[in-house]
Amino acid sequence: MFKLNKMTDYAVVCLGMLSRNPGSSMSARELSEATGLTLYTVQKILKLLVVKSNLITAQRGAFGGYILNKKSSNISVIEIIEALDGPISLTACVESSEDMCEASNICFLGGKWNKVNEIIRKSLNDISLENLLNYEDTFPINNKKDTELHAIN
Amino acid sequence: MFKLNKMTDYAVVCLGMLSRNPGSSMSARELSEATGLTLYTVQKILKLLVVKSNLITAQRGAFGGYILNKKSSNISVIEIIEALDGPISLTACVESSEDMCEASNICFLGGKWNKVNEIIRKSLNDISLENLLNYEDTFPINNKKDTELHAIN
DNA sequence: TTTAAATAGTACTTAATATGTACTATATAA
DNA sequence: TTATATAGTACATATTAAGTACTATTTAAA
Repeated sequence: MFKLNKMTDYAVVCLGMLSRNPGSSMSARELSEATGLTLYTVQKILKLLVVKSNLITAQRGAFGGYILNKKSSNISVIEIIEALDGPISLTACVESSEDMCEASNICFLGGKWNKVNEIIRKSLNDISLENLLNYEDTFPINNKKDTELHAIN
Repeated sequence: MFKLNKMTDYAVVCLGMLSRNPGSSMSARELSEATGLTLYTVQKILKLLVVKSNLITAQRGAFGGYILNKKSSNISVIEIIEALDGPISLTACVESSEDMCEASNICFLGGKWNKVNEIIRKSLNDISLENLLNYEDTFPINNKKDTELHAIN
């Protein structure tokens, strides 16, 4: 399926919540209450984000919690996706994939999906968490010139 | 996972093979031999493509087979993907999705994935089967102006 | 009209993956 | 020392994808 896993979606919800109060931390329990996601789920996602990304910092112990390392405008959607899903690789034939394409000895496609992969990666790279959270924005808006903008939109 | 299913990949291989001899048909057995995919797999994919897309036409009975309806340059990758995967919907929150987002009553994301979805859809729409089959091509090349090209690449 | 060869349709089994849950270890502020 | 929090790991369950098999139908040619 051409789908993100739910964890990625939940991560965006959690990170979005964290971005509401820049500089202050929230515990997993607080995030769970604020988002409606179960505590287990929130814990799992935040643990993953700490290990797999540089997006949040954890503070252990009493009065601990998680804090966002960057402004939401500086966080690319691709960072979130790749933290929880690993590198985007549309098919087994893509370079970043760990699997070998089983048909590779006969398949004439070679690495042709690579380019498609890169195009999608770039599209996602240009979307920030802030973009995703703000309805009215036309995006991608971040660090992009107008010409680039309108060619994609 | 942010992955196409294998069927889509196999479909590109089969359609690519069909495109090699425009106007002439190939049976599932022939395609299986030519591609190295199992007969079962080829049969399944071609049946799906007949029902779910307008890309190929089937001829039943002895000397029957499948024939490509369009030139590969006029076939968009998105047609192939959506024939086998259904409409692209990154998350349950996307409009084209059939699932309801379970968290929708509390989740502040609303339909915000929609735009991301559309961006990816458009990227894929601009890539033709021919693009995918030809290494050297810069793509998307189909019916696109240069300015659009370079903004994406 | 019979036969061989092909697609159409459906169902099912197996494998892979994602999701949700639980438990123990470790850290820290009061 | 205690309460509260994250870290790490493991596992059970649910969902989905992939592969296989079988029967029905169609069609050209002998």
